[in-house]
Amino acid sequence: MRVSREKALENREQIIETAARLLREHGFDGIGVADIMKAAGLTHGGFYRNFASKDDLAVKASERAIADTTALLKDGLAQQPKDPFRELIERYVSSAHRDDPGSGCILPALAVDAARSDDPALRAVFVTAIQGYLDLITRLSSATPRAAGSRHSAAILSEMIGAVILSRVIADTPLAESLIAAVVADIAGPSPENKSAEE
Amino acid sequence: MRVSREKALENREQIIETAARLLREHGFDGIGVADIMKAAGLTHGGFYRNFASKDDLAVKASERAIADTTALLKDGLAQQPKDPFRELIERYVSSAHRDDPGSGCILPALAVDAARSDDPALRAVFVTAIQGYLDLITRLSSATPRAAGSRHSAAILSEMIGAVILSRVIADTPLAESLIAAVVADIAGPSPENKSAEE
DNA sequence: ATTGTTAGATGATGATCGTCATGAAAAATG
DNA sequence: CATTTTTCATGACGATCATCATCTAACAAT
Repeated sequence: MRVSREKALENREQIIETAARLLREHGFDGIGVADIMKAAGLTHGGFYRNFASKDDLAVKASERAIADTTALLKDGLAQQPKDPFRELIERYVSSAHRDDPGSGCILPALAVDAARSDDPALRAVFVTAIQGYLDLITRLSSATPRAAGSRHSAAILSEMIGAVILSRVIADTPLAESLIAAVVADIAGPSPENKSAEE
Repeated sequence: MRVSREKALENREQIIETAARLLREHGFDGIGVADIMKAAGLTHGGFYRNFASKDDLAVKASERAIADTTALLKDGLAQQPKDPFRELIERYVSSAHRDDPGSGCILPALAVDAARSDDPALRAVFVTAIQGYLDLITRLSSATPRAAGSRHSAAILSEMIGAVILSRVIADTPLAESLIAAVVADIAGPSPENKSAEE
C-alpha cells in the first residue's frame, strides 16, 4: 500500500534511527535487515526502495549516529562552561556510556567492525568521526590548564575509546567501576569534589 | 573415514589454530564453521565431534590466541632486558600489529564482539586476558623510572587497545603512522634514538 | 585376522541471510 | 472524478548459517 509523502520520509528516518541503535548494539554482522525493519515498525519489503543495500544503510545509520551523539555532546558541554574538557571525559568514560552502546559513540561500538569492512564509504565515515573527535579534544584540552594540554589528542582519544570497550567486557565484574575512575583521573586529573577532601 | 589417534588430535589443534586466526580477522559473526573447517583442511562434517558448538570453539580459540600471543610477547620482551616496558609498547602499538590482527592480541580484535556476547565462558576468557595485561603492565611500568610508573595500568592498557583499533580504521590514511608514533611517545616517552638528536 | 570403534566425509535440516519481483492501495496529479 | 504514480506488504529467491544423522573406511583392540 501507499503512504503520504511526509509519512514515507518519516518512515525512512525511523529506519535510519532504528538501525543506528541496533547496529551499535549488535554490530554490522549481528543484526539483519528484516529485524531492523521490524523494530522500525515496518516489514522488510520496502527496504530496497529506501536503500541501495545493507551497506548503504550502515553508512547512513553511522552518519546519523555521529550527528546524534555530537548534538548531545554539544548540549552537555555547554552546560559546563567552566571545565568542558573534564565534562567531555566524564561523560564519555562513564558507566552510563558503557551500559548504553545503542545511543553512544560509534567508535567503541563499531570501529572494529568498520576496520574489517572493505566498503570505502563506510570507512570514510569513521575516519571523519575520528578527525572530529581529535579536533574537539585538541580544542578543549589546550584551553585547559592541565597536564592533558600537553598530550597528543590521539593519545587521549585512544585512551577514551579503549576504556569504554574494556569496561563493556568487564561490565559485571568488580573491576568495572575502578577502571572507569582510574581512566577519568588519568586524563582529567583527580575530580574537583574529592580534591578538597584529599588535602 | 577414520584417522590415527594422533592425527585426530593434530586435526583438532589445527581447527583451533585456524579459528584463532580467522575469528580475530573477521569477528565472531564474520566467519562460519564451514569456512573455518575448510581453511583447516577438513570438511564441516567432523566439527561437532570436536566441539559442542561454535561458541565452544570461540572460547577455545580465544584461549589459544591468548596463549600464543603471550608466548610471543614473552620471547620479545626477553630480548630487550634493558627496557621491557618500552619494548612492550613499541610492539603492541605498531603498524605490524595493526596490519596483522589475525595473529595479534585478542583485545583490539575481539573484545567488542566478546562484550556483545552473552556466553559467560567467553566473557570470562576476556576478563582473564585483561587482568593478565594489567598485571604485566603494572609489573613492567613500575620497574621503570618513567612517568608511566605513576599511571594506573588500566589507563595504559586502554590507550594501547584504543590506539590499535583506531589505527586499523585509518590504516590507509596519512593519519595512521602519526597516531602510532604519538601514542608510543605518550606512553613510553620520546624514543631513545631521537632523544639524543633532540638535545 | 577378525571385529568393534570412531574420525571425518557426505548430505540434509530448518532458520536466517541479503535481495528483489509482484501486487495492492492510497496519495498525487490531471 | 479519473488516472498515474509510488510506497509498502507479501512472498519468494538462492545463498549461507549452525547443527546433526548417517555412512564408511581405517585405526585399535582382540
